[in-house]
Amino acid sequence: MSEKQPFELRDFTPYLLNQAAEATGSRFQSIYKSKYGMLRTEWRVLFHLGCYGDMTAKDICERAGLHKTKVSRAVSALALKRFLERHELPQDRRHERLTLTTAGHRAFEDLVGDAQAFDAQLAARFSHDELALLKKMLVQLAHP
Amino acid sequence: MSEKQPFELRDFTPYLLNQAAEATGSRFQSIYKSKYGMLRTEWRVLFHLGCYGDMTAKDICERAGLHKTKVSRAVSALALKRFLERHELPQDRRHERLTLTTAGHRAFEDLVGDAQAFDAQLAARFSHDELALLKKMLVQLAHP
DNA sequence: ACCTAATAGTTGCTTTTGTAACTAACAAGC
DNA sequence: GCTTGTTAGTTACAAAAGCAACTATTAGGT
Repeated sequence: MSEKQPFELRDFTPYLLNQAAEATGSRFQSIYKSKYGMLRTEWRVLFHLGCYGDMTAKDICERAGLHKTKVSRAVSALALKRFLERHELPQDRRHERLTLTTAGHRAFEDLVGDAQAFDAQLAARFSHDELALLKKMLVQLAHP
Repeated sequence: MSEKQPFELRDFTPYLLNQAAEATGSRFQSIYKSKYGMLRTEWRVLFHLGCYGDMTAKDICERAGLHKTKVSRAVSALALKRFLERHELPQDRRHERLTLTTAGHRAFEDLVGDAQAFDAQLAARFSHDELALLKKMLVQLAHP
């Protein structure tokens, strides 16, 4: 008869990924949360606009793999904080171009500094090659 | 004057970790959700008890890094499904030992099979050495 | 014995997320 | 022009997570 393989939870890839993502994510979240009262999705929207320039909510959904309601609410929250403005496109008034305000850019630039410092701190734990491989593998795992 | 470093969101470790964890986690979640209507925390509690034997809710909190309210509700849900039983310890009636029922064990064994298949599918994308390094790094990153 | 502190776990309330239905704007066929 | 279908984004309601206050029980000091 077939003997069952023992299962070790601490060796299960999705579990390890979740633990690592949760630990680093929540640690970094405390920075932008305390500074700007931002939620994780708000941070992502801010960084998408800051890194890649103006785009629509739909674009952010696709790039970040977020649901449109989540983005919609994050955009509203950021607009309330006066970090971005919405401009209906004349050629198709269903779309709206999202643009960071000056204050939004300032917040972005400030948080870029924090992000780089945070990432450097994580990177310091590993060699350059190890880190490159980790990132390559994470990108791979993010795909279905 | 100092020029700002460009920042690439797709190269930010916590972001990559989150994307990878989210993708694999939600794909795996659909298995135990459809089979047993379990939430992620319930799955974790079930697997902690299945893998490591009886323990208290507190033990699970510490091992899994979960808040006690989350565990408390997951335990209640699993008890409702008759997957576990609670037994007050006579020597200290504040603690309760959590034990899987026969049905709980069956569900666990069933899901262990799914977990192993799922993990094998993920592992197939990489070499043995790569995977070992990934896991080592994830464990590292899970620590503060 | 009695008072205070600590601990395991639960409950209530608020915030956040998820899902589905909705609105408004456009497009294509007839 | 008028249906029918599609798309961007919002809203409403339900599920889940987070946080703080609570109960019950034990431990320790006096």
